[in-house]
Amino acid sequence: MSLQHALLTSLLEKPSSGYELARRFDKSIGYFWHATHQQIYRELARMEEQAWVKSYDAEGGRAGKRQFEVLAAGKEELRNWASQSSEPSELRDELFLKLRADAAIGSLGLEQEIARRMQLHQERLQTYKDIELRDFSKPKLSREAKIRHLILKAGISLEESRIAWSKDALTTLK
Amino acid sequence: MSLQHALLTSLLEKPSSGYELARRFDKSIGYFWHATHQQIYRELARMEEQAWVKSYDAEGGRAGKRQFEVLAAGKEELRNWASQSSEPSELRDELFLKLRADAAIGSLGLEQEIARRMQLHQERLQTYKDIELRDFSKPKLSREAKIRHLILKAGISLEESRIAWSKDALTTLK
DNA sequence: CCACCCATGTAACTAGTTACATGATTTC
DNA sequence: GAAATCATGTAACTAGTTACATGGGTGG
Repeated sequence: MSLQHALLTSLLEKPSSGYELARRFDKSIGYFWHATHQQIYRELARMEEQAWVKSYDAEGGRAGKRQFEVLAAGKEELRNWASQSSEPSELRDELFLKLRADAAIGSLGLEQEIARRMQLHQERLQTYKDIELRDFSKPKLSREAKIRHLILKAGISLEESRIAWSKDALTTLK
Repeated sequence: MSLQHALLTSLLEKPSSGYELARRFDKSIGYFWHATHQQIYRELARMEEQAWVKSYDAEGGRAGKRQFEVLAAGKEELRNWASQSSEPSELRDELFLKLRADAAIGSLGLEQEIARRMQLHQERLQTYKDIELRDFSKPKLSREAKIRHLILKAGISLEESRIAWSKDALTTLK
């Protein structure tokens, strides 16, 4: 159950409330592992049952706000999980299914959709490059920063390859 | 529900039994949209209820073997679904979560895992390139072949970019 | 005082995975 | 006659999505 481990990591970086985690997931980790607030609250509750995390009323915040932090068992679990191997994910993109459908039943005008996506990928690429410039352009980076940069670069090359593919696809389909 | 539409496409290409679909999903569509036989049988049953497909006892095959084919309503549904836009998928790779965990709690020896994956990606790339050479190296391809080639090329460039990324990651982590 | 954001949750559903089960036919 | 493959399914579970619900605090 990877979301739990994503949350553990995020909580180690900074103890937070469920709401804050949900907000932070919109950026950083959320770029490659999206989760809704409902899911996050559920997993936090489960992890508290398993004693991987503990929570207490946040003093500075509003009424009802709960702050979570990772317990030793949670850290151990994270270490354990992270050192096991796992399979790379598939592409699993509906667009490919739609292309196959197009091939099977005749032209469906997918060019529009591909063009729309190409633009979207260009925007994302720009966002990632802005982050890169802002956070990782210094000559000496800490180990942590280098690793984050690595993840960002995976995103950048994915977007670049999608843009190139889109161009190819538009040429082929026109 | 994309699996249903993947099955409709596959059945349009060739009417088949659930078993045959499951086998075919191991190749072709399965490269980017994996499904188990349990899921396939369930979705076929649902589509029959909705009258998107019909089935009958296969004459040539063994006892109990059911052949499925797409009805007009199913084809209409597929056309409709395929012409709607959809969002590109995330990366959602556990490895990135593990890298973040490594950054948060200290070195976990992920180099091994990255090296293992790099080899895996190289093997996949080779498989894809073999298919490309076998099926798409003729100068004149049909529209259908061109589209299939396009999908394959997406796989090729994904694997290439993963291999390049792995090299970078190994250099950074060492 | 109204809109917006902070903050937490429940409920119902859909999609995907894992484990188990059964029997027929072909091949060695 | 045993093993492998063909062929279909049920059941239980896990993960993720969508819809609904509630109330407090802040800024205009």
